[in-house]
Parts: sequence; structure tokens; C-alpha cells
Amino acid sequence: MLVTRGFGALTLRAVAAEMDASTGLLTHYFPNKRALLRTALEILAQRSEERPRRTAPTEGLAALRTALLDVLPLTPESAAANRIWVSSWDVALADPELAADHAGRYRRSRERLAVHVAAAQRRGELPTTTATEDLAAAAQGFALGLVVQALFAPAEFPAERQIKLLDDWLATWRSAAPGPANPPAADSG
Amino acid sequence: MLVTRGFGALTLRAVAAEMDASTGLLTHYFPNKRALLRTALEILAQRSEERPRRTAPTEGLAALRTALLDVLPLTPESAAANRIWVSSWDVALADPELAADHAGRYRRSRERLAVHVAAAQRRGELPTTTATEDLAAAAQGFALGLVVQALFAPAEFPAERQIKLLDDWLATWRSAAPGPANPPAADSG
DNA sequence: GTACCTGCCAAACGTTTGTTATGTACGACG
DNA sequence: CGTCGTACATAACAAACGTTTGGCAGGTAC
Repeated sequence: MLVTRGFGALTLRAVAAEMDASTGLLTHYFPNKRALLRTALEILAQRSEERPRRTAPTEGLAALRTALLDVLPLTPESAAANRIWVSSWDVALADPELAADHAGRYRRSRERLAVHVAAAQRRGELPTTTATEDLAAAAQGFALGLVVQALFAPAEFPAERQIKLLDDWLATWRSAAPGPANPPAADSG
Repeated sequence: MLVTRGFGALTLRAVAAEMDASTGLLTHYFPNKRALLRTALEILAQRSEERPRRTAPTEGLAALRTALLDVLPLTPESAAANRIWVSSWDVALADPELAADHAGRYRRSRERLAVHVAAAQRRGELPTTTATEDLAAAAQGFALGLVVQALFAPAEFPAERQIKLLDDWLATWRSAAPGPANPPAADSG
């Protein structure tokens, strides 16, 4: 329901109908709609964090790539989840508390990315001239923007292109790294 | 009103009150609310396109940088406009027609960026190993994601940091370009 | 003058919203 | 067995919603 109609259609009665219950049940557990909305977003975030991920046994740049791939709407299910998430930005920006929740979530996500960025820098896979946090922020920003683009123009941004865009982006950063890069045809001096 | 309360609060009565008119005026000019919403977004997009821009007499990579800077929420006014725009993604994703409108707008924006990307590639300021459209898409994605991050965490993403993130990103692409790069302290062989 | 059209307002329409109040089934506890 | 608190359903509430309607100005046409 959220996927197709957005958060504007999130009413107490719609939620109650979806779970074959009454509005009385909802009001029994939640003081008001804002509280319901808040825990709904909380559950959504929790579900996103706990969903099965590509647990590649990698580290550094490869791990960063894996983490970013987990975010992109490469499958219909991920697209649906991302769509709900993007839709939530409207209500979240209109409510300071919800906005703070979202800000915290994105900050923590950035910190998780920063771990991989730092490892990649240590391995010489990413430049150390740019701060770890800045690289992580850039990575998250790139992924977020790609999500939005892909949601509005799925035909122009199929899974392969999203992956290619990400890989090109990572390869460019890597080419600026101090470590021994190994491009397919390097002009070693 | 849209800035503070989001699109969920966009009612006929609210719009009418904002312009000191009656709901009858609105229904006189628009068949229904969707039509009102549609032209509202249209006007918003038009206003964004026609607003005064940094008309730097530049070309190539510098022009790309200027165009992206015009998108980022570097000023309170730009932040407000970007906030409305992000909020509109909820209603837009819930309505195929509005979604198509948005998709078209972003595609045209990408095409405008692609002009600068192509010029930069010709000048040797950007690598030609990645397609022009892909570079333009990456640039737009990066800017979009940075907008979202800055809206939710304005304290963590002040104007200077947004600019730095953008410049670092552009510098990395440029360093992968075939043309004669001129870094401040190059290790010329 | 009068008939007519357009632009707009004020009010009301029926529906849907979030919230509240009332009723009831049921296990726990004395 | 009673009574009491919990867990809901049902119904009602006022407010707000998008939309419809009737009517009043004021210009035009004849």
C-alpha cells in the first residue's frame, strides 16, 4: 500500500484494514498517529538493517562496493523498499522528530561505510588525501542519488547500469589511490 | 507552507488561504486537486530553471562544477526549494503521471549536464573511458544524494563541506583524465 | 434595457480523517 | 463465584477533506 500510494494514503483505517483489525486496536497501542508513523518507520529501518545481505568475505574497497550494492534498487523488492523510504522523506522533513531519526540513521550508515573506507585507505585502494568521513559521505550521497534516479527512470537505470556507474565511480577513486592499482592495461613506467 | 509542513498539508483550503481567495477560485481553474498539484509542480520546476544562476563565463569541467553548485542547498533559499522538491517525490512516486513528469525533468537536466561533460572530455578534463551520459548521470546522482544528506543533517553538511565534497569528487575524475592536469604540487617526471 | 456570459465567492454537499467513548469477551486473582 | 484489569471491537464524534452548487457582480451584445 505504501509502495503504490505513498505516505499520503497511510491512514489509521487503511493500516487497520491491511492487518484485518480495527482502528481500536491501533489506538489501543499507539497514543496517536504520529506515534504509529514513528514506529512504522522504525520497523522499516530495522527491517532494512536486518535483511539478508550479500555477506561477501571481503574487506576494504570490495566491502564498500558490496555495502553500496546492498542499497541500490537492483531487484524489484529492493526497489519497493527504496520507494517507501524515499516517500518517507516527505513526512520526515515535515516533522522535526522524524527528521532527527532519519538523520541519525543516515549518520550511522555513513559510519558503517567509513569503516570500509578506512580499510580501503589502509590497503592503498583509496586516496588518503581526502578524509575518511568525506569519502564515506560521498559514497553514501552517490548511492542515495542513484536510488532516486533509478526509482523515477527504471528503464534508464537497469541493474547493470547502476552497477556499472558504481564500478566506474569506485575505479576512478581507486585510480587516485597511492597503492599499487592493477588496471587491465596499465602503462607502467 | 510546503517548506514547513510538506505535501501532506497541501490542501485546497490551505492554498486558497495562502492567496487570500476561496476554494471556488481554485476549482474554477482546475478540474480537480491532481491538476492543481500537477501545475504547481510545473511552476516549481519552471521557477527552478529560470532562477538567477551563477553565469560564470566558463566551459567544460568548470561549467559542470557551476551547474552542480547551482543545485546544492548552499543557501537557505536553495535549501527551502530543495526541501519542497524532495518532498514532492512522495506524491510524484504515487502518481504515474507526476512520476513521468519528474523523470522527464531529470532526464533533461542530465542532458544539460552532459553538454558540459562532453566539453570537458574534449578538453581532456574528464576521462573518455566512461561514456558521456554515464558521467552526467553520476554527476547528477552525486548532487541529488548530497542534497538529501544536507537537508537531513544541515549541521554536518554546511555549504563549505558540500563544496569540498563536490570539488574532491571532480578533482578525482579530472585526475583520471588524459589531458594535462595541473595539480598544485605535481610530481612531474 | 435586457439578455447573456464569465469570474468568482460563500455555503453546503457527502466522505474521510484522527480521536474518543462505550461495550464486551476473557483470563487472573481473591 | 465475583470482580477486576487487560485487549480488543464497535460506534460515534468533531473536524477537515475534495467537490458541487447557487448566486452575485460586472462587462458585452444586441
